[in-house]
Amino acid sequence: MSKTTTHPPPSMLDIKFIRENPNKVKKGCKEKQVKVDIDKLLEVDKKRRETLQALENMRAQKNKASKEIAKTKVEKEKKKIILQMRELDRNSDRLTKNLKEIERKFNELMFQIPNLPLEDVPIGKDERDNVVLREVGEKLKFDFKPKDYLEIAEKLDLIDVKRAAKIAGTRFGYLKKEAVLLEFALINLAFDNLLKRGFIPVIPPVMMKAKMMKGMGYIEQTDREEAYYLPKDGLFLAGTAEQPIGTMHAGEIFAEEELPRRYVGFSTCFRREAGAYGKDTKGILRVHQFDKVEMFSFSKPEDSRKEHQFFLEIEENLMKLLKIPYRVVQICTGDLGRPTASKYDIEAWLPSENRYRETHSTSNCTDFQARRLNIRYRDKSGKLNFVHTINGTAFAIGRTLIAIIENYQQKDGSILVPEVLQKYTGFKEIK
RNA sequence: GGUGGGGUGACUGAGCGGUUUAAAGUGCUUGCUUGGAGAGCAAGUGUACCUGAAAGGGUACCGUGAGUUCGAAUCUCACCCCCACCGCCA
Repeated sequence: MSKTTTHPPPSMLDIKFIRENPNKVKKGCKEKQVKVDIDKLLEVDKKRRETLQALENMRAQKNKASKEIAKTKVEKEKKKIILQMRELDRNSDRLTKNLKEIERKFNELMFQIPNLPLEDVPIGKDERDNVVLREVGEKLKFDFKPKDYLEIAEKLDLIDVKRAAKIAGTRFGYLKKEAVLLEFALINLAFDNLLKRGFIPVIPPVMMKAKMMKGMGYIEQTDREEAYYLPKDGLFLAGTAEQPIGTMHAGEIFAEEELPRRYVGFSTCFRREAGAYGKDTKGILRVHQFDKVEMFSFSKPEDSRKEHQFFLEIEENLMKLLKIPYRVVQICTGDLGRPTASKYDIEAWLPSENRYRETHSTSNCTDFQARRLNIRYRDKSGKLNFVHTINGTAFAIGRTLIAIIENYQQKDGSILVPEVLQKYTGFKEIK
């Protein structure tokens, strides 16, 4: 019986791959609008290997001599060898210092390399080049002018941003009354749906160490300003459950049979929205704090594309259950974040704005996060490989509430509850 | 906030300056045995990097970093992390 071992695809983030395919890597970086000096990296890599070689030869000599010294009984002989070793030492000290510096440079350059886009990702500069894959669901025809969610919600006392501003400042909100119950209903719907599919439920910590945050690829460059930081404790507030769930297995090794390992997590999310001054300042569309049900999966490299599609399918399914019209957008190369190799957004239809707004997002980060966090699995032949990580929104509560309120509003200012949520809320309309 | 204890391989755990190539046990793999299973017996069993067509060879790795030394898991210093107990607390 011959074992069929499927080999994982080569990682584009591996120095060996970069060495052998510099042009592919350069192309990927360019498409992603990230400037990295690959030639410099290869040059440093060459130097690094040469120095390493020289140093290792020297150390081999030293180790040999060390054994001689231990064995030699005659004092005189010992002294002689020790003296020779001292000489050798001076050279090795110098080499060690060189190597340290070279490796520092090497790591620095390696760290700058973003995850490269998968081959089917549309090439583009920024969000204007994202590709709409499909529009799903029928946009309701209102026989009145649809109001925006905030107007409706404030009238029904479901959302209070004015008092929130008094308490916490701008970009906060109180959810009240039926809105709260709707949140719980959404959480229940998401968990019921995902538990049936074998996801493991989890409520993670929302604070995390800098090291972990870095491992997820989230506190470099512009992203650094995005997270809340508690200097007294050296902790970051999570911007999404993706962070504390993805880091949960840092340094661990999965057995092949354990993959894919799928989690569904609920957490409050904290975002400084530092780069969004003046953008979406009204209401609760863009706030510093919101709740979210998030999916996360650790998969085998060869399965991550499939897993990513699976996540997208789930997200679409949830939107279909709520009967909210949406469209699926494939994010282009230039609009992908550093850790991301491929990403889709789902945008819900908002009648009052007469346009789609993002409610979901799902990303395949391939082995980018796994490498930084050292998350691996042992395959059937006993070899260790990095896993791939995939994340996706089940429900970002605030934005989903907005979509529900807008799409289910009635002429008299009341809101119908989506049928699928009624068994959780116990009421069918809000007025 | 206070006081202790500790970080060694997949895991438990010994070692505290030179046959450590990290003991022993557990687990795992293979073989023998068996009608089958178990037990028993035997052998094997880390990771990363460099080099090589391959077989192989080499180096590093005992929380992290620096230092002492011809030689460090073992000694010194700094840092990080974990645990237990006390106090406070939903």
